[in-house]
Amino acid sequence: MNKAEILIIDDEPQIRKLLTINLENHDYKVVQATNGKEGIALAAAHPPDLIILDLGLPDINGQEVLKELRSWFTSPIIILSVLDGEDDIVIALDHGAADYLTKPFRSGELLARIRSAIRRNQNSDQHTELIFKELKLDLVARQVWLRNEVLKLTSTEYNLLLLFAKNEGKVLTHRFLLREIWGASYVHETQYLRVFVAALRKKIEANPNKPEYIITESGVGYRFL
Amino acid sequence: MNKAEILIIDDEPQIRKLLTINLENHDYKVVQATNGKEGIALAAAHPPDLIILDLGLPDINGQEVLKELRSWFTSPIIILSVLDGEDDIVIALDHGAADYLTKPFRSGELLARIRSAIRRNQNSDQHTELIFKELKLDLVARQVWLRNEVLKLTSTEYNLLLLFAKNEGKVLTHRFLLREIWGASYVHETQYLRVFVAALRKKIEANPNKPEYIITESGVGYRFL
DNA sequence: TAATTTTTATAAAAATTAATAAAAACCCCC
DNA sequence: GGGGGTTTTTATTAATTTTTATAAAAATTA
Repeated sequence: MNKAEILIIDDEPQIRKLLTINLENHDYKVVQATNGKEGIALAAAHPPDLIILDLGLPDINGQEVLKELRSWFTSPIIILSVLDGEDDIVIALDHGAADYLTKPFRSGELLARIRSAIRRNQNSDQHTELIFKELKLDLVARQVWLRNEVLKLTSTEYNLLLLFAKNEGKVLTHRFLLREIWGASYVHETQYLRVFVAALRKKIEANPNKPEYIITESGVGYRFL
Repeated sequence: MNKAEILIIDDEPQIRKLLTINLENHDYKVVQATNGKEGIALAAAHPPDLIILDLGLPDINGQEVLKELRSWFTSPIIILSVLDGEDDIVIALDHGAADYLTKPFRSGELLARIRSAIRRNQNSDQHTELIFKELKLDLVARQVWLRNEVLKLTSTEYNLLLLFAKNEGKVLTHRFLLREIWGASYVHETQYLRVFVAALRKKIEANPNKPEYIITESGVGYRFL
C-alpha cells in the first residue's frame, strides 16, 4: 500500500513543523499550505487522503475554507483550532468536518483520530467522484463521464446535474432547484428548468423520453436516481 | 424517514436520563442498558444506528465491550468517559470507536458528533425490490416490471402502486391513500383514486374487471394482493 | 325480492403541466 | 467589434392530472 497523504493547512510554522515530523515518522506523506487559498489549490491539484485544517487562517475564515472544500472534497477533514467554543465545534462538524481538536493537542491522540478518520473513510470510498450507474461526476475536474466518454456540459448544465447528484433520490421542487442554481429571484422561471433538464437528458439518457436518471414529478419537481 | 435509534450503555442513571431527554428532543429513538452485558445483548437483539458507550461499567471493562461489539457491529460507537488519559483515547479509537468524549461533555457538541458519525456511516444503498407474483417493483430505479416488460407508469401511478405494495394485505382507506399521495387537503377527492386505480388495473391486471392485485373494499378503500 | 340509494368503474373532456425545438439575446474572450 | 458558445425567450406539441358524465355493481331498506 502507498503512503497516505495528508495536507496541513496552518499558518503557524512551528505547528506545521511539529505535525510534519510527527506524521512523517508515522509513515504519512505530508504536504503543507500556509493559508486557505493555497490549501484549496493544493487539495484540488492533487487530492490528499486527509486534510488537517486550522480554523485561524490569515486570508480566509477557516469555516469558509471547510465549506469550500466540502463542496467537492470527500475525504476526511480534521479541524485543529485554538477556539474551544461549542458553536465553533458544532458548525464545523455540521459542515462535514470529520473531527475537531483544540490546541494544544496531544500528538498520540491526533494520530489515533487520523487513523480512525482514514479507516472509516475507506468503506465509504467516494473519493472525489460520484458514481450513478453509467454516469461518473468528477467533482474536482468538474467533468462528467458517461461510460467511457467525457460529456460536454455547459456550466449551468453541470451545476444542475451536480445538485441533482448530491440529492440522489430526493424530490427537488422547482422552487428549490431554481433558487439554488439561479437565485432567489428566479423561483418562478420554471421554464428555465425544463429547458436545462431537456438538455441534460439529451446528453445523459439513453432514451430521453424514458428517462432513468432525471425523473419528472409532475406538478412538483424532479428526482435524480 | 424513520427515527435513528441510539443505544446508551452507561451505569449512571443521571447521565442516562440527561442523554435520553436530549436525544429524544432531537428526534432519536433511545434504548438504554445499565451494564456491558445488557448492552451487548440489546445491540445484538436489535442493532441500533449508533451506540454511546461509557468506559466505566460495573461488570465488564468498557474497552472489552467495545472490542466485542466491534467484532460484528458496524455502525458507529461513540465513547463517553471520565478518563482523559491519552492511552485510553488512542486504544478506544484504534479499536474502532468513531469518537471519544470526556465527561463532563457539552450536549450540543455530542449531538453534532452523533450527527457527524451517522452521516459518515450512511453510504450503502442497496437495490431493494418488492415482488408480488408477476409484478416487480424496483425501488431505486422507480421502475415496475410485469413479467419481462417494464411498465410505463406516470409518477402518480407509481407512487400509488408503491404505497399499496408497501402495505401488502392491509386495507387502506380512501382517506389514508389520498392523504399520502395528494396531501391532507385532498382527503375527500375519492374520485381521483378511482381514476388512478382504474389506470393501474388497466396496466397490471390480466383482467381489470376481475382484479387480482388491487382489491376493492367497498365503502372503505382498497387492499393490495 | 324489488326498489332505492350508495358506491364504484370507466371513458372522455378540460385544464394544467411538461418537453422540445428554435429563435433571440447575452456574454465573454480574443 | 466580431464570433462562438451559452442562456433566455417564445412557440408548439405532448403528457399528465383533474373534472365531468354515465353505466354498472354493491349495499341498504322495506
